[in-house]
Amino acid sequence: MREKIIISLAGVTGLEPEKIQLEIPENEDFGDYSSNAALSTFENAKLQNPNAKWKNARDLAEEIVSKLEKDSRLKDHIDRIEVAGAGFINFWLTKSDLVRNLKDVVEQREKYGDTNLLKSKRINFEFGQPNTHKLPHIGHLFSYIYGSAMSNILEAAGGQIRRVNYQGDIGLHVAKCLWALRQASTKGGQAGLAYQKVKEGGALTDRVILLQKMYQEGSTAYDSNETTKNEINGLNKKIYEGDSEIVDLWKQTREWSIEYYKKFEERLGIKFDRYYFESEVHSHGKETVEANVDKIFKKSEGALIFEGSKYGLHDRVFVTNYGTPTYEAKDLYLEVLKYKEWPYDLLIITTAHEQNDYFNVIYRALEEVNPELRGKLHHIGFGMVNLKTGKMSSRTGEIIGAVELVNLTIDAVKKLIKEESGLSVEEKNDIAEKVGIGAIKYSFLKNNPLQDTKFDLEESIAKEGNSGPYIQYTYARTQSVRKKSKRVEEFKSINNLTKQQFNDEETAVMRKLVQFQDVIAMSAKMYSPNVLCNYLYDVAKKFNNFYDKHRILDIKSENVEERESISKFRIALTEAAGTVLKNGLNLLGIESSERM
RNA sequence: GGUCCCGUAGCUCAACGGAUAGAGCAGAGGUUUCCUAAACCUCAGAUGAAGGUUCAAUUCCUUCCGGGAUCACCA
Repeated sequence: MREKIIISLAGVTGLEPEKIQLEIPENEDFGDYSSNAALSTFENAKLQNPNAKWKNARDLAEEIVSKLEKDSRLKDHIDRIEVAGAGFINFWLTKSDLVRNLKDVVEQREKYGDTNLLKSKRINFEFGQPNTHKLPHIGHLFSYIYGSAMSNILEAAGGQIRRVNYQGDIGLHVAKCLWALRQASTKGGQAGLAYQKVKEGGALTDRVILLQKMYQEGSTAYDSNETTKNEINGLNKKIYEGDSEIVDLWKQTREWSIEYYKKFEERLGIKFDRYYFESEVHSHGKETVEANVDKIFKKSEGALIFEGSKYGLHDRVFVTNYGTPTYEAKDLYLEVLKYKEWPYDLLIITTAHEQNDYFNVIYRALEEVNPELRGKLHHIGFGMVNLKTGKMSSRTGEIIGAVELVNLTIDAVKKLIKEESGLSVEEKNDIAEKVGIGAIKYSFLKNNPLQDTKFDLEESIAKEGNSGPYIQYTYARTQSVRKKSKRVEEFKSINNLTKQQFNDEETAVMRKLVQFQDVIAMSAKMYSPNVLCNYLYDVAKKFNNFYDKHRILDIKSENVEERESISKFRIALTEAAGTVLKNGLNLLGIESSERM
């Protein structure tokens, strides 16, 4: 429909269709679609038609409208067109179009909302990026949640997406951890005993927590004196070289971390097409840098650097004077490897915004080395998530980790489930898991991803109004109606409903549902799932308002025929609203539950 | 200090350069013989400051004030 209006407007105004702005007004009193074409072209039009009878943008808008009203292509779809405000042109869809859309929703089911905006553009999307030998923190959780939701949205908008994770399984942080672990195991002591214990067959969680502790000890030791620093740097080099002295311990501990992360991802419902590791790209990365010394890279104080300062950026070290490649050198090959395996039109890497400048430099260096990647590299630096009440973790003594946050939230949700709900323990746990994880995902996604956000643990995210649980709850309501209605299959035969008068609440829901495709497109364009969140919240709110005021089943009316037809329509409306909510939640990576 | 980002109601956040700046939480009040009250409805409350560009500025530009990120061998 959007396209039809744009084409028609383009025809009337003589503008390029691409230049026509057609938006969904925030205020629903301004129609289903609104265009500022008259306002934006007024100055220009005045110059070209000095003798025109209109004197202001409003007059011009009136003239445009009178022409649009003659366009037969719009007749079936547009109920009325009005000029408002300074000269906006507002369009209202016909009732029959709204009902037709309802039918589309019910028929297309999980496909409803998909568009071909991106025209099969191949997008490689990297997110997650947890490091081995450490525990995931909230930033990783955000990356997982944002990255997977964003890839889903880009996919729904027609893109071909390759979801990619990249893990730091080699580097100084690993050396720090293994150095401390080896110290502990040779010198005995508590950590040594703990190591022996988990090595033999400890729980996965205990193993990775031990690694986290060892990493922290190693870090402290590294900063405390020069001798230790040199020792750890030496160990780091040995790990890179695959020295037999350390390689077994590295492999074993690495596996622990990787297994742990796989389980965590599974729990979050997040899947990847390919896992990359720093250990598989570092040597090629280093070679690439060395092969381009004096051309693109430069020797400086024993290190190999890229002079970003030549391009208004800053200089960065790619290979250290120890001869070990840095993250920079690894990235230099990683993005090429990704391209070799799956040529992409667009590469997206999302990380916390503290790495914005880093990526400016690295992309520049990449483009210098690989001209074929020019214009294809995109970085999304998301905001930092801060806990409102900087709560400490009980297990590691650090700021609370990703896994603990998930567990705490799920526990909070369990307390919300009513005793009298008649659910079994398994059902309760299942619902708490879905709702708890959904609550975190939604609270991360509902804000602009580029801005820092505060996550309030104490006030509990699960209870908030504009929240994942609210949307899930609304969906559960629709499914409850569906189960109680014996006429689910009749949804598909809603042909002769156009004669009915719709009340305000029904109309509001229908008008909202029509916008789903546009919202997905907007969300994709802006790389911002919050557009979709706000929309779903709106749909849920409109539906709840309708649900509260009107009965869907068992309508009280003397007239049997009328009763049937109203009920039939409302069941369809409920079904359509449920479908849109479910599809939307799916895109956000949130599971919907039929009961809560 | 250089570069980049942010400043909207008591708190947490919306607003593709557009119309009367929207929500949620917290606060005050109301709604259940009826499909899930984790719901619905009502009230009160805000653009850091000053200029400029524009038919139109929370949004773009300049300056100031306040906060954050980053700036060589970590990732």
